[in-house]
Amino acid sequence: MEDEAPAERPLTRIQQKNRQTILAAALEVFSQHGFRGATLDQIAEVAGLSKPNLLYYFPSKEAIHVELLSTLMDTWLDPLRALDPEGDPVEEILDYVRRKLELSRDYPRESRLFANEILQGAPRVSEVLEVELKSLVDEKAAVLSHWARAGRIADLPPHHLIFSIWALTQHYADFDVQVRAVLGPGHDPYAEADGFLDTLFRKLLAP
Amino acid sequence: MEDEAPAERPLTRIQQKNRQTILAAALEVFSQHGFRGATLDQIAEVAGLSKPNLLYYFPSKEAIHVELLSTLMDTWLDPLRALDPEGDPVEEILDYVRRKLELSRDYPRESRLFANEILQGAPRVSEVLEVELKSLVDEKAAVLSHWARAGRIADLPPHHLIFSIWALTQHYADFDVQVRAVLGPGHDPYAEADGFLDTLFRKLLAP
DNA sequence: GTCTATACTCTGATAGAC
DNA sequence: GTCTATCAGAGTATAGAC
Repeated sequence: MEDEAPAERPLTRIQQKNRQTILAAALEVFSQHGFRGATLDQIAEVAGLSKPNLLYYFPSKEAIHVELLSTLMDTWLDPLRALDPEGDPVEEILDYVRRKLELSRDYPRESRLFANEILQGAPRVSEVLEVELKSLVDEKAAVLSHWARAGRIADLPPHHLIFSIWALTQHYADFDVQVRAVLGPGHDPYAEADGFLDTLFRKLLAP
Repeated sequence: MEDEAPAERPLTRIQQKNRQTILAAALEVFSQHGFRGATLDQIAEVAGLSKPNLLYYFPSKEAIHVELLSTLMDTWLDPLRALDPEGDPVEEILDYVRRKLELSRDYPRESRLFANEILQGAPRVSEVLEVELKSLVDEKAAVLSHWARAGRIADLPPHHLIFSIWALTQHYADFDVQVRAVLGPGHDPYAEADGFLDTLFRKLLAP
């Protein structure tokens, strides 16, 4: 009775490769259409596999989505975890902004996958938001408050300061088509954003 | 041959009311699930009408979505249109921020509908973005540049300044569940955001 | 491990009674 | 104007040959 779950056999190389192929294709499709809007047909076509073959590697459409989301959440929170209470306040925050912007630039589909999930009311990650994310943010907000009380950064509501970092960086990934449509050709949105956000947060954080 | 399109009969009161009921229900559903994720069944249930009855008032699912989007786009751009080149620079921009935040607070579903459309690559509004929105933003960006050259606001890339207003205000509507999950109970996100964004943009715009 | 064939459900849209 | 019934196609998932 102790070994109810079957022992997890290590995956062969070809299995690992196919799983990765499927996840990459699913990320592409889910991030554009959301969970319900995406179809296994689309994912199969992007992956270059047959539909039943997808379901040989994953038990269901939802399982693929859950797998994507859970690996995503970790990557997503890493930059905030790295915010060092012992570091220089302004530089620590600016580093965080930079890392977040790099995530938007290098993993825009992950950003949109997450945005889709939140827009839909976070049916699959509300637990993570309310527990893991909340406690992490509360912890780092306390650090920000401490820095503010010490007069090392401006006195701002720490949670909203963090929201502003999320909003400003993720905007460039989630609203990419709008940003590019408005800027017109010949622009590098992320390069420009990098300088702009550096200026913005330096001015904002100055005590 | 000149009157190919049938003369548009004015709608009866009951027709207008039902159309509005359907659009309200569709807004609810589309804004949460996106176009492909939404179903006529869901919309019909929310509207309290039968599915064929929906299609008596609108020729197709897409027609409902297009109707919602086009009325939305006008409302959405109004606050930026109202930015007055003759007014006081900082107060004009802060008024714009306030009006945008009020839109997020009072019309969060419209904000999410738009966000969904952009996330999906703006298949139905890319024309509007590239023409109407771009020319409006270019026009107002010129105003911001003029103010900056006159030393009345800080010298910042005007397009990205406008992006930052969009990102910071829409975040509270589009990521509402995340904001509330992180803040926990007993908070009024929009009231707090109002004060925070006022502070943020006053510091940012100071020359 | 991968494919073809298929079961079964859901979805958008139409026909036709009332 | 509104409903029941229904169609055709798409959707997820499974069975079973190879």
